[in-house]
Amino acid sequence: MDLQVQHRVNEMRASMSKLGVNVTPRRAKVLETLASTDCHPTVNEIHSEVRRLYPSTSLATIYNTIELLKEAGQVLELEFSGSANRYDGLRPDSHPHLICLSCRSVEDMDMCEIEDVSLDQVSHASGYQLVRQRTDYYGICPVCQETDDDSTSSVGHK
Amino acid sequence: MDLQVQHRVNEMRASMSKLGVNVTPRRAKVLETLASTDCHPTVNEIHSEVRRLYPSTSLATIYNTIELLKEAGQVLELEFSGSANRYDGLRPDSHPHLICLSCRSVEDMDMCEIEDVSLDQVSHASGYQLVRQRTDYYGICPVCQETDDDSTSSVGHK
DNA sequence: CGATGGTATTAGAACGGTTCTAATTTGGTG
DNA sequence: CACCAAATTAGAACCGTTCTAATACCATCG
Repeated sequence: MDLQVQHRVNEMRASMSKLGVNVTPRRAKVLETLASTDCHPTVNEIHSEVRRLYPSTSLATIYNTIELLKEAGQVLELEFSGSANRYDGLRPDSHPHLICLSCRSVEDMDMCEIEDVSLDQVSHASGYQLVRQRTDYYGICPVCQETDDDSTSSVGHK
Repeated sequence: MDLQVQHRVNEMRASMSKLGVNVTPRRAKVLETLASTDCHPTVNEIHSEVRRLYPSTSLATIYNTIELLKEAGQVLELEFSGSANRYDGLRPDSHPHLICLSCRSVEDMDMCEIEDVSLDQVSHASGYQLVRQRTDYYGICPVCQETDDDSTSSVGHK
């Protein structure tokens, strides 16, 4: 396992232990899966991955583990109403994403030249006690632009 | 009906007609409901409202009308994975919201002193062809802060 | 005035992701 | 080896949304 991944898994483990939660082998595999990808996997995708090692694992275990990770503040949940939620175990803090309307991919948006409005600013201006934010940008990713570059011409006509 | 509301309803009507869609009485009532509130109603809430006038109206009609409004670009859909989606018919363009984790209310965030990162900026920096964005701030609204002001003391202890 | 056809509407089934439940397994401890 | 608590499982339940097939509505035309 990659050292970076290993390190991140250890962080997650530590947080869970601090919560008094056992990190069983199945749970550990969930952590590892989350720490090994920046593709924001769904519960089903994590399930498939864990099953390669522990074929009898049920979906409930994945949901359960993710719930614990959320309590430990070690995973960011990206909810989607029309499709399955996605999870970011690499960066559990709020950060903006780019979402492709064509291939449904979800990507971190890390552009140093663009900085987000701070939570504190908005808290102060609105009177809310804010704990997190979510920003998504929806559009067509570079790959899909090449693939279906004719799609634009048909938009707007029935 | 309020003049503001009337005006907004007419805009919606016009957009739908342009799409070749009939604005039937039930549909009109959906538009009016959306134009009459800034509370971002759910489909169920709209349904209840329309039923006061047309008691036999089915849920499908509300979903159907909202679908048409979306096609016409006249309503903003705020998707929520854990609960019902909400709709903003007053301002169909992308704009940030404040969401209370306690009472689940959804409020427009209009603070002139805070300005959003522009879509163009992000499009350019990311290579995506962006069409909309969504920004939500999650926290406790001023009303709930007063109501359950003891909640903070219990957070973090099991 | 009655038939025709297209759109709107309805009730309820189907669907998909998530949560819940009850039973079973596991693993550590006395 | 018995016991207990936590972990896990399979599948049911849930809920918002979408789909489907049947029906109602309404303008138009013969």
